[in-house]
Amino acid sequence: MPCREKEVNPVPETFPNTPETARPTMIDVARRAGVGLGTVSRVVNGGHGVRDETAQRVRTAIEQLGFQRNEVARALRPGKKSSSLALVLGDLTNPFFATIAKASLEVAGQSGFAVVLGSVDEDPEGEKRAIQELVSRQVAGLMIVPDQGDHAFLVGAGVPVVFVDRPATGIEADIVMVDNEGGGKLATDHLLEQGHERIAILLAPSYYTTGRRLRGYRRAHRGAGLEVDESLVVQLPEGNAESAEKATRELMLRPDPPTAIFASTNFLTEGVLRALGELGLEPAVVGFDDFRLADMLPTPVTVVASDIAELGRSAARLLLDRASGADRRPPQRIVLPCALIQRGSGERPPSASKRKPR
Amino acid sequence: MPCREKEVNPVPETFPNTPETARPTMIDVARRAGVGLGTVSRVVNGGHGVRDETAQRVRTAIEQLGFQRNEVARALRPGKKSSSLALVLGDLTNPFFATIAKASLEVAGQSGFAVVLGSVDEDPEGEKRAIQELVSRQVAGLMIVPDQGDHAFLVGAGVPVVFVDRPATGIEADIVMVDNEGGGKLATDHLLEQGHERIAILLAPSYYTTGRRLRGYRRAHRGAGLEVDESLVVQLPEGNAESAEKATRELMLRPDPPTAIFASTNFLTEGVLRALGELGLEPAVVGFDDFRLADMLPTPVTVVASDIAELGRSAARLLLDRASGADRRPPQRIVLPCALIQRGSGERPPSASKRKPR
DNA sequence: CTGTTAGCGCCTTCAG
DNA sequence: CTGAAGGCGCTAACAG
Repeated sequence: MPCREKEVNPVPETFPNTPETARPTMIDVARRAGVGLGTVSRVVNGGHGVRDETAQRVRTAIEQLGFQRNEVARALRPGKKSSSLALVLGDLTNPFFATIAKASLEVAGQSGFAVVLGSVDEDPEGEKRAIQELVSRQVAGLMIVPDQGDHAFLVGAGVPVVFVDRPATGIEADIVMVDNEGGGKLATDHLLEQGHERIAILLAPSYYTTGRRLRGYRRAHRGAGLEVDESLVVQLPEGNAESAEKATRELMLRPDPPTAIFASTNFLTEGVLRALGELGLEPAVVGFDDFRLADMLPTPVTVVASDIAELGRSAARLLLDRASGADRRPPQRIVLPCALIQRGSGERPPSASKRKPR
Repeated sequence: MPCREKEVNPVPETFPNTPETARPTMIDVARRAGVGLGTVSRVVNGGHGVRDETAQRVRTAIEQLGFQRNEVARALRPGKKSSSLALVLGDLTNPFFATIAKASLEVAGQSGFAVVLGSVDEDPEGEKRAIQELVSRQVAGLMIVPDQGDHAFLVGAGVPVVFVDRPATGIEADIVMVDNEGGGKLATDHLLEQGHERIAILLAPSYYTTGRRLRGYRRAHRGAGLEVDESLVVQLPEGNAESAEKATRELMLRPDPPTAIFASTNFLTEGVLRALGELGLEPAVVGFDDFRLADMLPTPVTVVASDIAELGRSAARLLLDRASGADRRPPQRIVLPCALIQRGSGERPPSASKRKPR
């Protein structure tokens, strides 16, 4: 075999897309460096207790071979966990979830953890399947934005779990969420302060979060000594913008329309605004959760917002501590505060809900 | 040891968050079913060549123990790959990327593949690190939305790679992208047809994609027999909305402002609109890539759009075929078409770019 | 300090 | 049809 002079960066002759290239193992490195397997392992993991000269030889061999530790084999070793977390959520297309994903990804990455994603757009059954899939991959922990449905099957899964944004039934675990009730109250109080007395609230179906927001809504009314007109509490059949749009249209065309609307979700807010735009009506509107471009709409949208990224960060941090065994406290409950962001739509007086002046 | 009568669903007594629960292995199942290890394996994988009665016993044992195949150990078996793909992208918070992630997740999931996410908000060096992290996790394939920087280090990684949205240098691999040049031409042609002759184009720094869009812009001008005023070709220092906002302000306050603006990226479009809103000016605007709420802004935004989800789906499909060895063709290049979505902002005549009538 | 060995959980031969 | 044995890549425990 002819020998090239420079082999600093040995490029394999195989085509990259035909992955027949076997990655070098520690044994290859050991052979090349003329040392034992254990020595290589020691060098790779910190290199304590290895003579400098030997370590150097090993490092050179590693370099030359382009060796990389096989994390999979590593995760198989007795007792130890893998270095990946799982994140299970509904719809990455929803900026709310995407923000959580990004934030948790960052935190996990800083600790050398990868994040495996589970998509669950479907039934709660699909969520269970996805979670078990992930568990079978030996992830070190689970972050779950739970759908409704029982999560008791996670008990005894042998993996720490942190629920995000809403709690789950059937299992006691850490939970990181926002102060939904407080936020609901904040939004409603704000509208009440503007003099509104007929405030509609739009709710996505059976979400835990919207339920709490409704509680805040009711509490605000009680605090103001006002009775809630139950016909203004609108339970939507679906949690999307279309559903909210339709409901808003019906709501505003009633003989006794509300003078303000509290949309309990970012997508719902969108639907509400779309309907109002078409109708040419301008009741006050407050949304729950901030969203991109909220400040650029014809009437900038007032919202109750919280630090969603912090939701993801906290979840990841908590989970990492659980996984490492550093945190053995009983299940924690982290609640992030909400703040009102006034932009205009929520500051309209009751009198503005008439037909829009053209 | 006392024996309980019903042990159908044995709930471990350990606290869920202290994962000392050892998951049962195939050996446990074998013992419990009173069969050999091989038999269990056969049952778990299809169950061919096992007597019905035996298989039933095994299945019962699996049920009772809550056994789940260990995917990690499985990935370690000789020759075989893991059942996860990696997705490396910049910012999940950008709906564009989130859409890709979601779509590829769905396709991968349908084939029983998980997706490991790599976050790369940082330098190209960070991207390399992230990718190697993922490779060390033995993923069966990589989907990468590459940042600039050489990707030659992937040659010989022994893993099939599909680039998404833009190609990378240093390695020949599959690539799935949109017709950037065609889209750029489409947008520009449209503006030219409205009679615009001074069309500015805003470009994010050194992205491959925006470069191609610029080519389309130039080609459109050439086709119309017009010379491009190079002072209207604005290379932004950063690819965010703020940068575009600032540039737009400067652009429109020049003595010879453009009558139309082509924003070559969704975030840039946002910045442009924000600046125009503040200035109270209304030149024509066309954006590249559709975005949520584009139709609800004061002037609904005309965009050149493509099927982003399909981008993600195609990438995942292609990668799965490569990983399984089903696809051994030379590197493919899938290009998705763009379409113009007229909403108003792109149909303003040149004369409209005067000061906004209040 | 360094080399050797035993397994982690699974799948794939190879006997029986 | 079924049980037993070998090995994937790595680490931890144990010699030398």
